[in-house]
Amino acid sequence: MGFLPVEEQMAVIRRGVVEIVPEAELVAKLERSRATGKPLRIKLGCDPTRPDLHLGHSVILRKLRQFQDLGHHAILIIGDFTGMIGDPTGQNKTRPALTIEDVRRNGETYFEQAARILDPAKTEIVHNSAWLGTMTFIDVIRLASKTTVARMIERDDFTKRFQANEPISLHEFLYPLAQGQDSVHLRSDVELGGTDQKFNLLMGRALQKEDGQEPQVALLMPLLEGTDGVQKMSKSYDNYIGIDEAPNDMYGKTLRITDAQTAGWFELLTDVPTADLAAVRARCAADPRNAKHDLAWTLVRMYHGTEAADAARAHFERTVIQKEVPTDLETTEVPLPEDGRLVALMAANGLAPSLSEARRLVQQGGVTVNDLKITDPAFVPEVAVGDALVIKAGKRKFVRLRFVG
RNA sequence: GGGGGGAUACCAAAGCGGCCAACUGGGGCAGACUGUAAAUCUGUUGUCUUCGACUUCGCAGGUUCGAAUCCUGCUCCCCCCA
Repeated sequence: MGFLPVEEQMAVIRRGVVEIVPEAELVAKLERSRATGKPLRIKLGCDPTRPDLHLGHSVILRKLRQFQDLGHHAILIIGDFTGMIGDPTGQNKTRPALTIEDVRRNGETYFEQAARILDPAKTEIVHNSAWLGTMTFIDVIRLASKTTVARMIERDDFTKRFQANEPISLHEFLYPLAQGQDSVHLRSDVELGGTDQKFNLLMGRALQKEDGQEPQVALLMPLLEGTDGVQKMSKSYDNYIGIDEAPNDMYGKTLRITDAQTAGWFELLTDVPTADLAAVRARCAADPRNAKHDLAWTLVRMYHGTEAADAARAHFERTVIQKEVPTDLETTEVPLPEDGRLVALMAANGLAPSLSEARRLVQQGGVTVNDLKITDPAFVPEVAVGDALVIKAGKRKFVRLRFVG
């Protein structure tokens, strides 16, 4: 089980990477690993407070997978302990304190989803509560003595908050230390992280040196921009595409990204061969429309298969471009309602959160019933048992109701 | 320990006795347009039995014909000084 030549490994590793600190150390580690036949230990920590993975997470998980494919050893840390501290994100929202069970369960969900990207059989899963949870107060004080306040507030996020007179809780200083301690404990060779993690990863290096270990290399991946093209992909900005997302949604949401994002998404999110990336980039510039459709198709194919990808493309053509009711619409059987108003049917069948909202939709011309536009909010469709009704609300919400006795 | 400031709808932020379901911006939704679920423009954005009614402005009381706006207590948050 020989390793590829170092330069070939580096070509894979470099794809999409923002920074490798320091790159020379990584090359040296790879060379030694190849010479001794010993795989490198690649560490990735994850935050189990939000278990739903989206394409933003996939960037870094894919990178870990690439290391696996090169024959290295992947360690996925479920941050069940650090999750209870909460990484200072600058958002600084008080996070709900999760119970151990919550965190455990989230961790499992996380891994189930991550397994769609990683090679689960070759992934070592660890929980950092195993070693962080057993530290005593004196251990923590010793750990804290290894860095300084000045060093801490160098961290970009802390600097900003400090200057803006925003609160910084003392425990937030412990987060980078805890994460660094993970590296010490696992004796990691490489840690993967987003660019926002740079400080934390470097802290790992510092603590490893303190411990007399060879420090890990920090490999930083870009933060993927969300579908709004502005902010990083995040559930809280609602600009994300989930890994579990249904094919049609995944396809449609992908088309919503800006043209400028397309090429980057190919590089970071898809399995398009690295050698082809230059051609892909050229195509994204020359023919953004079709390039983006291909991107959407590719992503759906990766997560749902070729058939689903074809179907999603067809669905998009029909419903969005030609504004037709989808042919694969499922029929929901409902009893003949007492309140037969259109707005009531909409609210009862998930087309609108409330009657008022349904009314607004109707008044704004966003609703059709059996392809007929309805603008009267008091409209009552005449239906009898056995009749079917297709209600369309907005561009992409449809429902077909069949009335039963 | 002392002093000051604040809590308003999804978020931010006005309002400071009636004209407030509550300015404005962001976000969301809809319509037009478009290669697109982008951009742009327009409308809309508490609930309901919608030309009207009802419940909202940290929580609980009180003053008043009438309060998000005044008073009292409580809870939480932030800043400054020590």
